[in-house]
Amino acid sequence: MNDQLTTLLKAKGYRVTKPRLTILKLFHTTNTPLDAENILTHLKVKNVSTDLTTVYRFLNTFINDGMLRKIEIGEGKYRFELTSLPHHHHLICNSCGDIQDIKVNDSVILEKIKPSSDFKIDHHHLEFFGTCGSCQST
Amino acid sequence: MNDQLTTLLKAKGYRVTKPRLTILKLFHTTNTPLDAENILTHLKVKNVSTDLTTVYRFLNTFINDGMLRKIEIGEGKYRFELTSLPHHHHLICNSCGDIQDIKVNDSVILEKIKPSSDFKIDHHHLEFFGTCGSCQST
DNA sequence: CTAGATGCAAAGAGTTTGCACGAAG
DNA sequence: CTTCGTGCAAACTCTTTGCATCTAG
Repeated sequence: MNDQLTTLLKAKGYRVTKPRLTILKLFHTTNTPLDAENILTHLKVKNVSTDLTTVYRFLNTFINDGMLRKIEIGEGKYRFELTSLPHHHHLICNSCGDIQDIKVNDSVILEKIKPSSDFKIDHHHLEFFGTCGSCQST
Repeated sequence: MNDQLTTLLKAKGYRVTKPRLTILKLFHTTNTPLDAENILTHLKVKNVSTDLTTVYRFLNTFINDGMLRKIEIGEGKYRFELTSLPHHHHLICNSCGDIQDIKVNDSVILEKIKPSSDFKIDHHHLEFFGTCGSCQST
C-alpha cells in the first residue's frame, strides 16, 4: 500500500514524507470522517514526530487538491474524508457519537428541487442524527 | 409584536429584558439563519448596550428550550434559526454567501433509509451548495 | 544545493466561564 | 429584597500564520 501512496504523492508533485504517507494511509484504511486531533493521535501512535500545524497543512493541501473534503456534523469543528469514497451520507449517534456511513439514492430529491429556483446546485450535505442500535438497547 | 414576545418570555418564566426582546424580535423578522456576530451588530444598531457573552447566553438558553436550532453551513461557526419555522433546508451560494430557504418533501428519503439500519433517526440536516441566480449572471 | 515541508511559537476566530454589579419582579 | 440577567475579563477550543530549520529530490 505504501507504494501506491508514494506514487500518488509523486504524481501530484508532492514530496514523499513520513507524516504525509502516514496520514494518507490512515484515510485509506478508515471509514469514519476524521478530525485533526484524531490524525495527530494516530501519528503519535505510529511514532511519527509531528504537530497539529503539519496536520492542518496536510489537510488544506489535499482539500485544495480535491482529494479530501471537509464535513461538519454539529461539533463546532471539521472532520475530513476522502472525496474518492462513493457518494454517501452519515448517521450520527447523539448518544455515543458513532458515525456510520449510509448510501442514499438522493437523485429523487435533487430532481424535486431543480424547478424551484434558478439556483445551480453543485453539491449537498445530508446528515442524519439519532440513536444507534447499541445505544437504543442500553 | 413586542407584547407577544413579552408574553412568550414570561410564559417560559424568563425575565423580560431589552437584549432578549430585541434578539427575539430579530429572529421573528428575519428569514436567514443568523450568527452571533449578526445579532450583536443588530443590537448595537438598536442601541442596546450589550456584548457577545449575552448573545451566546441567550442563544444557549433558547436552544435548551427548543425555541432555537443551531445549524452549520461550512463556515466554521454556528448559525441559529427558530425551530418554529416550517421544515426547510438551505441553498447556500458559494459565491456571495447568500442563504435561501427551500422546502423539500424529504419523506421519500426518510422512507428509503429506514430499512437500511437499526439506527433510529431523530432529525437530519440537508444543505445545498451552489451558485445563486444573480451570481450566475455575473 | 534548493525549493518544499516541517515544527515550534504565537496569533486569530468562535465560544464559554467566573465573578461582581445591576435590574426585573 | 432576592434572584436572575448582564457585561467585563479571562480562558478554552479549533485553526491559521510567521519564521527558522531540515530534508527529499
